[in-house]
Amino acid sequence: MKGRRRGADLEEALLDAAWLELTERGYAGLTMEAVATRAGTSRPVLARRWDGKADLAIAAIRRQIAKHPLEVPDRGDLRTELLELLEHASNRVRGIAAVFTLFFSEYFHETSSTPQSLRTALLAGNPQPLAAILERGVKRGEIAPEKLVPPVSTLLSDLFRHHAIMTFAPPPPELRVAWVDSIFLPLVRAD
Amino acid sequence: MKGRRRGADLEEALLDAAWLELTERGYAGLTMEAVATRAGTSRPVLARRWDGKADLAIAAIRRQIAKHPLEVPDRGDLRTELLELLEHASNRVRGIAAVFTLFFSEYFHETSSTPQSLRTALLAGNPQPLAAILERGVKRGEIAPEKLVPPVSTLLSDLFRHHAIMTFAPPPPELRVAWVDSIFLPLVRAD
DNA sequence: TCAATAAGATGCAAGAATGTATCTTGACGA
DNA sequence: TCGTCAAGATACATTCTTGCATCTTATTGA
Repeated sequence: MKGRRRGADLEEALLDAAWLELTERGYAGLTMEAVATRAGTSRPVLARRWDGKADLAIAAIRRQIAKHPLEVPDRGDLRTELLELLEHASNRVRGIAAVFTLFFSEYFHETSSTPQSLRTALLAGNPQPLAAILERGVKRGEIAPEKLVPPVSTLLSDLFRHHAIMTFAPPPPELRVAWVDSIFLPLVRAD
Repeated sequence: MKGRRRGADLEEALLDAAWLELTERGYAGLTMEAVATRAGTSRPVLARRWDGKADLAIAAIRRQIAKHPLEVPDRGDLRTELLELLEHASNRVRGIAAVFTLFFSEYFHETSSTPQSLRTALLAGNPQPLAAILERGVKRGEIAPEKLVPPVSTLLSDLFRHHAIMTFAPPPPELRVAWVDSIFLPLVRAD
């Protein structure tokens, strides 16, 4: 027997269990009961820490973000880095879809916030991989800064997110290449 | 008194009530009880027609699509037509957001389909306004057909949908113009 | 070693929503 | 006009989840 877990140990185990439930069942199918069972404990333990489903789910998402930061080192080439970012992000699609099951739950009808604002809140304080890559691209002279206007600068992540939302599946490599070569780079390339 | 409704009359009233509930409460907050009350009737009347929440919600969405088709006539100019389409679509954002509350409900964990496939199924048989506009653009020589590859041809509707999903609000006119002038047209323009 | 604290088990009542059965009443068609 | 069928009202059992209270037990730190 591994004994009884306490404090941070237990909390992490609970959040991981919640994350798994969230990805497998979605927010609508998430129950305190199932999380407790999965973590090998019981509901009162959860109730002592979080206020309800929403609170628990948000905490679980926060932990995932902190646990698996998405970073792309300097590769010396904008295109390479963009494709690498998209490839890494593709492994997260199931998680992204799960997060949106929260975004589109009754939670928003109660708080009257938007997925956008919750996303911003969740990502606050975390590194912004795409922004870092674009910045390097500008420094290298690969990107014309004046072409990097708001709807363009978020274009790739928006397209990726949209694809994840609509298909629940990672974008195939050809599609990722098309986003970069046929859409994004032609729009920002310094020429 | 307006008397007792029957058949198609009643069915339409029920579907309209369901649509209103869906837009106001979201799919998670949709109850047969509330729909029945709103339509001035009782649950058994609903139960005789639809199998459950999902069935009812899909029928209600179908009716809305059929009731308010989105069409843009030939204006002789690609840019004008695109902006007109985006403007009209902007009035539908609340409805689109409501539809996604269904897309991200437990419904998909049960049917294991995707928002994409349900969207396709819902739109089947209905006019595709963007496709029609692009076709005219090609005919007029405003668009280079070889540039209209898959991720580009759906770019505008994807961006619009993504914005609707993330903000629950219509895109401001400047943003719509930026999508068209700074992103889409430069990518497809025949030059 | 021992007391304090929190983990973990269990039970119960409450609330929400659904499915279904039954019954009355109104509307339409032969 | 009258019979049929569906609309509409009502009630009941069921299911699912939660919140709360209680009790036991393991772990930690003084």
